[in-house]
Amino acid sequence: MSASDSNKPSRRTQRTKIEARENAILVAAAHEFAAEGAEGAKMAAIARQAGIAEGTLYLYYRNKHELLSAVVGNFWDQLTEGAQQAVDALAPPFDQLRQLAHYHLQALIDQFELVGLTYRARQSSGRPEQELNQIRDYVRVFDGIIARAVDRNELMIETPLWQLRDIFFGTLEFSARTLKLRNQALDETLIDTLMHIFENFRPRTEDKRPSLDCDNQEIVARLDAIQSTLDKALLSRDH
Amino acid sequence: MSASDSNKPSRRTQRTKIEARENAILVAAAHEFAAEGAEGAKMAAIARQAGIAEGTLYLYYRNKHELLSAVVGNFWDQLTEGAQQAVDALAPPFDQLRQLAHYHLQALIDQFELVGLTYRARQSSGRPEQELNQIRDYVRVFDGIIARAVDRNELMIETPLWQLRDIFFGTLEFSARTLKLRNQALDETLIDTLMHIFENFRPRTEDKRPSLDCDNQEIVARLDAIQSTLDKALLSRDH
DNA sequence: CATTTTTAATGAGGCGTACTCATATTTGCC
DNA sequence: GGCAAATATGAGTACGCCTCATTAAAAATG
Repeated sequence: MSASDSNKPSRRTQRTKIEARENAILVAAAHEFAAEGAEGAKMAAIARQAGIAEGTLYLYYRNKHELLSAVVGNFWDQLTEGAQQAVDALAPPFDQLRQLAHYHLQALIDQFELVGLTYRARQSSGRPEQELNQIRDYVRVFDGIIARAVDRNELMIETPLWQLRDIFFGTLEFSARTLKLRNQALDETLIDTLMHIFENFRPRTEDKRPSLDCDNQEIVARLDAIQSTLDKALLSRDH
Repeated sequence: MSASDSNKPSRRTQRTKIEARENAILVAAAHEFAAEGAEGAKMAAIARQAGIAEGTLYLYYRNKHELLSAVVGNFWDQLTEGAQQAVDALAPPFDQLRQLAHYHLQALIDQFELVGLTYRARQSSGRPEQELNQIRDYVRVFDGIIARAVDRNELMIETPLWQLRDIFFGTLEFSARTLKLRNQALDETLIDTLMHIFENFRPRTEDKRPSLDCDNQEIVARLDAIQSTLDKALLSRDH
């Protein structure tokens, strides 16, 4: 409101205006791409939705493919942010892993179209197979959890990290496709199954068989009792 | 060579000629698509490679997308055939599973481009999400192995089939991408890890898992009975 | 074998869309 | 206000998918 502020709408105002414009393009493009697919999306339609001329698009992005990459990159950036919030920093690693799995699966289901676009954004173009950095960052959330689990000796380090990644993300992405195809919502049993898998990468603390110990302990107790009874019987008979 | 045969090159000869033509198109298209990608591939180039005019393509396939679908479908058909040969019909289910995993991973690595094209072939077009039947057939090889394992009580049926599928194929496909990205060859330790996962879906033969709780209770009851019998025997002997 | 009918093949042109560029508009600065 | 630099515009271009009138080949017929 001060004179110096309103006097010169120069730098700051212009900058934000341009950023707003760029964001409008990104939003419009995301809508169009998600609705029409990578090939069905038309640059003219995106320009119209963003309220600019078609030629203006090319001042912000060199071509359609680069625009798609920006949309997809932006999507993964937001995913990363959401994931960091969804994971309780104080919880033990395996709880975090479950939280991440849940968040990831839900996100895949909710925004399935954008995930599909990711594959389009990745390939061809200039150089072959330039990975999207934003995906790297996202995977780092997973890596961090695993690293913490290893630090705490809650995970065997025999299995390479990349295998754990591919099990985790591969299973979740394929499952999301399955669920989407059947119009089903997030399935908790899938998360359970996945966590069950990762549980088995844990070192056995005392080489125990999980969960049923209570019942087995009962049996062992009875057998011990029988053993001692027999011992007694044998002893008394010898005398 | 007989008169009736050479006399009329009509039906049979014509049919094979047409099939040969169709196959030439498919081969040319597969090359072009694999080399240039779904969008980079040009119908004109495919026609030239197949030795026909561009317009002739459209007598065999309605449009570019349908041609791509044919190429991809053909690819999965061949995969199915190879898988059936790679799996020893007489081996126990878990060995078969390992064989299939090995074959699948190798195929993904070898023909990575065609796998990527599968995603393009699947979507958009006329109806949304029309699955490729050839993929269904391929997955059936896996399903068959699992069914046999369940029959033999070598696999718990608690985990739904679709989850097992997504673990298997999701992990392998993501891993193939990773290996390809790093220019690495097939990694046996990955197969080991994957099989290790599936081993854990086996019921423990000795010292077993849930579902036997009722049995355990029965056993405890029997043991209790024995205990009391012994007690009685001991008592009566003491007198 | 000649002729008609049917079927298959061709490639020039239509059409739609990503992208360019000469021109117009806005902004920054004195 | 006026000048220069940056930014926006949309008509035009290039290019690729696809159609269709025309041509060639094959089959059927006598």
